[in-house]
Amino acid sequence: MNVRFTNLPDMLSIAAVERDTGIAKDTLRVWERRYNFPIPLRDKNDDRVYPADQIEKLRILKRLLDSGFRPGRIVPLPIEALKELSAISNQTAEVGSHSLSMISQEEMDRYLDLLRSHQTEALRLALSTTLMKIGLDRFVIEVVAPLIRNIGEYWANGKLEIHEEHLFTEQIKHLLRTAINSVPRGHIGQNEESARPRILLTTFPQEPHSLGLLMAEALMALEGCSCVSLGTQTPILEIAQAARAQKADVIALSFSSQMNQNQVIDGLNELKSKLAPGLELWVGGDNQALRKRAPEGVTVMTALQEISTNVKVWRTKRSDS
Amino acid sequence: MNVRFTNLPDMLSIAAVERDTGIAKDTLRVWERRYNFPIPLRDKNDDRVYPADQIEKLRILKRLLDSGFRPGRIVPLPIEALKELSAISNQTAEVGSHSLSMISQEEMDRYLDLLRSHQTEALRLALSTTLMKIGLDRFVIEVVAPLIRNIGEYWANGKLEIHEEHLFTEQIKHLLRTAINSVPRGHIGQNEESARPRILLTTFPQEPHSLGLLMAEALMALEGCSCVSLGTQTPILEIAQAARAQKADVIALSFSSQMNQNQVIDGLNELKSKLAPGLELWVGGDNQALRKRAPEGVTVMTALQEISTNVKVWRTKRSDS
DNA sequence: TGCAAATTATGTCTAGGACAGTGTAGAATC
DNA sequence: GATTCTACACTGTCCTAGACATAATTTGCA
Repeated sequence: MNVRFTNLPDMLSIAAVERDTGIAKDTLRVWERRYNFPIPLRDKNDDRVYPADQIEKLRILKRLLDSGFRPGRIVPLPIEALKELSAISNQTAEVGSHSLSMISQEEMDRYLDLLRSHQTEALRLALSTTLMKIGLDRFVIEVVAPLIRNIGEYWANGKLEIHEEHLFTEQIKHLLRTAINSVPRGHIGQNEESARPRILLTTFPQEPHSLGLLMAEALMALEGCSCVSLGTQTPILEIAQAARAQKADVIALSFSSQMNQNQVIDGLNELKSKLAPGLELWVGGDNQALRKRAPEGVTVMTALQEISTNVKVWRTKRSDS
Repeated sequence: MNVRFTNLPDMLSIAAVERDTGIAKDTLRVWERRYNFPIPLRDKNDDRVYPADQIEKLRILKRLLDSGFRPGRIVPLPIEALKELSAISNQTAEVGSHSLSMISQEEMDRYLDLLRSHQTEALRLALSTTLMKIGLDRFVIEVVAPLIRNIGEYWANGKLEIHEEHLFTEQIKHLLRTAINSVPRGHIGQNEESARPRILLTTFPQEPHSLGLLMAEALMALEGCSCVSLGTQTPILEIAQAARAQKADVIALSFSSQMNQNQVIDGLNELKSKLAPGLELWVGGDNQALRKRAPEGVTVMTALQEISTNVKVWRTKRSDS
């Protein structure tokens, strides 16, 4: 019950650093022991107090760890080297997905300029126009996904503030929700069967990001699936129960890169063990754990395009049996 | 990097208990030392493993603590006594707000029956009809707020599952968002000034609940305010920056009862110290910290009705000077 | 009865140790 | 040269046990 608010500008307690960076208190202490970073100051109670520059470095470190680096290699590096690494690793990620037609750099910059100058209405209009022009599926895959991927890098380079990212995400979410809503529901005027698979969407308790879920829902709705979203952060036991109650054919989960990789794997194993056989588990998102060591019996989708394929595969399987 | 998933049904590690109950690991250990509860089993590594019945008791305890009880008094009680307490404390809370016209018990049960029988579409239709009949402001104050308050109690009595609560919340959020969207924006066709105050809505990083925010936004939009929502979980420093960038007159924050009360107070102090004078801070929600020891310079609203009043007060102040 | 002072209750920090799993690099084999 | 095996290093999270600031409650006094 200490007042952990330190009064000095941009000096944070260990609890505040955990909340702002997502690095656990235990981890912060053990890094200090092992890598000599961070080295916080101490307040009058001998409690750790982290200055702004160390917090900045911690934030960049977290981003790099999320994208697959290991602490021992990067924690000792100076902050400039980390920023460079951040830029490089993002570029290479870019190349891999450049095979298909994608939003151009100029278009991307146009949106980001509107965002930076806080022309919220204009931004929404611009995005909405593009959506109408190219359709919901291409909008999700070719515009939203790359934009979101790049926003992190813009932030790391100081070109964008976190609150601007929040605002942007809100606009996109709003657009997607409206769009999803206007997709005609498969089962109206048709038989129940044609709206299968029935898909339950949600995230694990530590995953607050709903955008990935919305993107998936949009593409699934377009495929004529019957989607039920529980929103984010559903306890694992409840996901299993909900699937039963909703008579779902598929559970779809989204994992951002920020979520703890062990928790992803442990959670998936736990959930899988509680599901009836035949109930499929589809997972997607940036999280590295999905690429490295996803449990068996879980369908991993590394790109949004695979959603459409997997829905078709499911239907084929179903009609065969 | 242990596999903390225990394989035994309904046996959880300390990390899993923290995630599912919201009680910190440190607190769980110190309760064990001081109150002899919980007394987890140990696995082969001598790590704590919590059985299902203790987890259930912990969940009920958390609910009671959130509503103002103190650990020393209730942690040693048997689980039946806690359930009783839970029911009693909810009833008394009920009475206080019964002064104004409110949703009837029958109506409430009708919605909850639809929810329990998973007639999602029918539920949405019923809620939507009520919204249209009584208007957005009364819908928020007289229907949504009491429903949400009661849902917790239904869950505690085993009448409702958490996943049903999730589904319900999603429906309500959807309705509110649609409704807010159809409220004409104040500043279109009028001068900028008439759409003041310009209100920035968000929550602290540990607060994932967006429903309170949406209810507030609905009422504010109806008052003709110009609302900008950053969604949930914005870092405190970013809230201050966003307020500057958006030229906000007011920052509105929502705090659910589940959020740690110390973090509420510390966070408000921290935020307040970073704001320009003249920028108002409005806070609302169930959280007990707001009732007990809210910092000065922060406008606390204990009921949704006060939003309308406070907007009017703000406008009077503004036109006087 | 009202208020100030003393006491108790409570959460969160401290330190340093341990260990299970994962990743990696060099040796051995195909 | 490529692939599998093995041993070692890396890393996060758990452990115990003690301390202390602040909130809440009780006691003492006018």
